[in-house]
Amino acid sequence: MRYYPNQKQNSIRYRMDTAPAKRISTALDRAAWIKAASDALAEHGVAGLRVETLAGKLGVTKGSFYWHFKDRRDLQDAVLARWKEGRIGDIRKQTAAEPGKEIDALLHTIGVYASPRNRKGIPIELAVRDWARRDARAAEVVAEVDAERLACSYRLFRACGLVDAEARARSVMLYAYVFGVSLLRGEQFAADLTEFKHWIAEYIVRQA
Amino acid sequence: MRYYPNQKQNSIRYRMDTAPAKRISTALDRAAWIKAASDALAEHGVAGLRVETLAGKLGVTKGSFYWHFKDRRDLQDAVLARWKEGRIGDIRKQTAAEPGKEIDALLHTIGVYASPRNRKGIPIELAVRDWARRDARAAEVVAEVDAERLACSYRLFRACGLVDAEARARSVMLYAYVFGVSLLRGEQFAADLTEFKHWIAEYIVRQA
DNA sequence: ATTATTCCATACGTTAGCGTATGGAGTTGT
DNA sequence: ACAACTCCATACGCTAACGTATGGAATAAT
Repeated sequence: MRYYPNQKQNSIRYRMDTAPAKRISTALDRAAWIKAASDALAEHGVAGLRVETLAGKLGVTKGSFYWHFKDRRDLQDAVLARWKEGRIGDIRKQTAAEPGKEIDALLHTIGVYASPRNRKGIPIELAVRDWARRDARAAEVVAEVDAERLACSYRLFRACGLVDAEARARSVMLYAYVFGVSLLRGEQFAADLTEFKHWIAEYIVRQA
Repeated sequence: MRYYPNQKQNSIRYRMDTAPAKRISTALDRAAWIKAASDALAEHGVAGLRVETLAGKLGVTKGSFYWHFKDRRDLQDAVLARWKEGRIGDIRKQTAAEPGKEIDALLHTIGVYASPRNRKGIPIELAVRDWARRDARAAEVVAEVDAERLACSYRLFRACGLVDAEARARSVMLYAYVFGVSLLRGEQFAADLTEFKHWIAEYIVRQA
């Protein structure tokens, strides 16, 4: 008679008032696996979400994984959920513009994806979108994130005085450009590409 | 003493004047494998380039594959070469505009990637670019194709009277949009997305 | 102290896939 | 007719990876 709970891991495993420090510092939890998986996703794409590979990177074996997760799909869904929450949280922050500063917020939104601070954001963004082309749940998550992003930039464009159709079109163009530019590999063009980015951002956002 | 030529398949295997019809119709050649691989690449990404899977789809076994190709990498390189030649050929055709019709050529270029005729073009485009993020040779091919594309659209923009910097920036924006929009999955936005496409195309191409 | 629980290691069985070795049927050259 | 060649089938060894079963050490509960 052994126990394979394998779920309910979200509930508290250690009493708050007890605080067994050592156990917490050494033992892995779902969050650690999910973070490692997210990194692997960014680096190697969806093919990098391998149980035993991740286990090796975390210094443990499969035994740990199958304690925290039902199966590989369980991890994948968790990675998607984490990504979705993170993105939607970021969107809300970025587009929380005070009245009159909507253009700055839009420019900042474009700039965020070009900044080196987001060096891990773009790879995982591309990996998830490639994943979404063959996985229904990934596609659903991407759709929700895109809907939120487009809705937020739409609001900003409307606040700038654009009519409905143009605000929608510019929102699509904004995000299409942001992710599309990270797909290009034109060497001599890309060399001085940063030189254009500001110009393009202004071009997308500026008033007609 | 057996023969494993494994190469020189590009030379003529059957005398032209002999024409053994049956043999030609049944036997596979490199081109058939490369085409099947390209389809698999478009549908399942780089992970779809599996020797035995392709063999099954072609109704043969691995034995055929390893007769025509040295190894899997050989096939991958051939797929990349085929894709590169096809793309560069298309670019040259699309951008061969008669003087005064450069804007139409640019609009047509944008339209090509949105047309349902290109229903297989975009998936393979995205698959190759995702591939290029982890494979040096794929990255090189994409870089060459992008360089050609950007150079051609740059020429058209210059012919429209734009100065160097703006012609470069618009070229980047054009292709970033074209490929980026196929990455988005905003449902309610995408529903009437076709409505915007013409507007956006005009917006990217129109004179300042 | 004993028991229960948590977390992970180890060992299996299984499958998909790569590359090799070799045989063999059909075709072509002489 | 015979040999040579083309193209593919079959069988093999090997690796990576999934998921399961079970043992076991460390910790917590009683």
